[in-house]
Amino acid sequence: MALDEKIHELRREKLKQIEALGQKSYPTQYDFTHTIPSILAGNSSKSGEELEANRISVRVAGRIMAIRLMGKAGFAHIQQDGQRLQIYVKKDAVGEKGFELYKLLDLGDHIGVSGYLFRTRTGELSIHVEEITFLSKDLLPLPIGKSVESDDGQEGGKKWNELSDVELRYRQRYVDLIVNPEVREVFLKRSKLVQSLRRSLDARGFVEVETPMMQPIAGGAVARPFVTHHNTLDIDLYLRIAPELYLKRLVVGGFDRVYEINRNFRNEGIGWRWNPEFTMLEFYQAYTNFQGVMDLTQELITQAARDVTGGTKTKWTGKDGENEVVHELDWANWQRMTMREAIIHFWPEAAGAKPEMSDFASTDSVKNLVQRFNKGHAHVAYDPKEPAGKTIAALFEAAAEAHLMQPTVIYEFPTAISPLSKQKPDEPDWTERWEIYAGSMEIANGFSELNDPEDQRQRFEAQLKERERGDDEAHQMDEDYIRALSYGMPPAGGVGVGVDRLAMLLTDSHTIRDVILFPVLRPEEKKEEK
RNA sequence: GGGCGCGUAGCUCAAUUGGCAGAGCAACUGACUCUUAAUCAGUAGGUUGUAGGUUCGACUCCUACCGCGCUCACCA
Repeated sequence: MALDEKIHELRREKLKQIEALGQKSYPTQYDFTHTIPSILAGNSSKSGEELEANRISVRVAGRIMAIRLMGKAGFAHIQQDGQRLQIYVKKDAVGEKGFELYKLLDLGDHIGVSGYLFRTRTGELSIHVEEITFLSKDLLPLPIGKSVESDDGQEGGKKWNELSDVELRYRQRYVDLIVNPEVREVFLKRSKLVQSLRRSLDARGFVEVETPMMQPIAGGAVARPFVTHHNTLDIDLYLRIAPELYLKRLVVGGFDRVYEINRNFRNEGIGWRWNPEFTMLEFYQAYTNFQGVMDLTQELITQAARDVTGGTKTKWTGKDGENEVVHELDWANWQRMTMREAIIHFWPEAAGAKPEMSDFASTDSVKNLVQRFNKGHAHVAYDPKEPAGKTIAALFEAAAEAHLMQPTVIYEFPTAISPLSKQKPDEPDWTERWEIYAGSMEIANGFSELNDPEDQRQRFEAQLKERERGDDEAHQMDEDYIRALSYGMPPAGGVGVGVDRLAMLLTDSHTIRDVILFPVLRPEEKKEEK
């Protein structure tokens, strides 16, 4: 029998003994007067004498995270909301049965205690327990271990293990959350981030809505969708890759300021920045353009950085080859440059002279740039038949993206890769579109929304040609969307913000799996029945 | 999907050229009525990811598979 099975058996046996003491094994509720955080917040500054003079009675519940038995007395630490408080259990105080119960408790059990606050001889705020109530048993051993190592020979250099098996951490996030307090912190920060975005948008009169997750045409982005099937209607539906086209239908319908924070699903690879389902904020504002929503997005993110971290500067640990490099991201200081400027600015020396603006103008000159770039560098894959704009975007990603550490707005994107954006009035090959980069990641995308139905139809048709060329991610035709635009959509700016990636940046998390509670993993292999 | 790397006790990690699979903590038994992730004495814990192969002998070498990580491609 494996160890954890043995422990499971042993603890079930203990549970029976606990019942025999008159405790319920799985009681339905516990009335408490305090929480551990409230006790710590309210009494941390009080001295032992003060606590003795004005005795404070408390009833509080928590999970046992450390327990020490010493004959006829003992200590334990109980945890609630990620915070710990010590309890002191003395046989004289809790009685025969109470102490029998204490002796049957294990690491990980939930208990409720009532008693009064005091300070131990060493000064730690603790509860002098008068009554213990059993609340729930932990039948499986928590992976709490310790190892004593002489860290750098430092005196008393104790280094406590943490649960570091990433597979177990992601598969059994509940265990990760119990054992690793900093994991809890990351998700609390993520919650604050989402709250902050909502508050900022609500304060500006935006209305939060929910649009379909299951769509007959997966539109609004360039990506491969997941397919599912509805039995009664007997139709295939796609999990949405973006809410964009539905939100703009709502702008047509008169919601001038509208937003949604919800999941998108894209059937693509998994990596440090990619999870098949991810959370996106999208918002649309009528009567403004890409400039207006660019300013607003910067404000939203600056405020979010404040709300999550208390300031506008955050640490980001990057890698330079083998070495770790700590960057300080400044969310109140935004750089802006056009895509073409960025390519020129970050043009690698090995690729010779920097491009001129005119080099982006024709298919031949763009091809020439790629050839020059590829000479000294990682290969930029491109199809000679693809539109020049698409090649320029690939060039930008290869030349510039990795260098975009500080929050930076890159604007003016090729029309060929922006089927839903308005063109620049003076340069129809370019659109009024921007993306925000930070920590070498794209985190937001916004533009002046294309609202001319005829132009939109032509853009979709151009995408269909890409599709025929073999690009199965190119946008599909959406007749109803064109019909909606035909009723007249006011001029508007729209934005999508990658919430997971923003959470990564604000918590110095280097994989998206550390900011998603249950990231997609391959299912566990089923153990053979014996 | 391609390439590279990893998988040893519940957790964190050792194991010399291929030569008896170990430690700390957790667990169990006992002692201890102010401990600090207590201390002391003792006990138990393993098909070394799985299945094959090479060998007198495999944690170690080879092959396949499973899982995870990094990376490239596709993408946000």
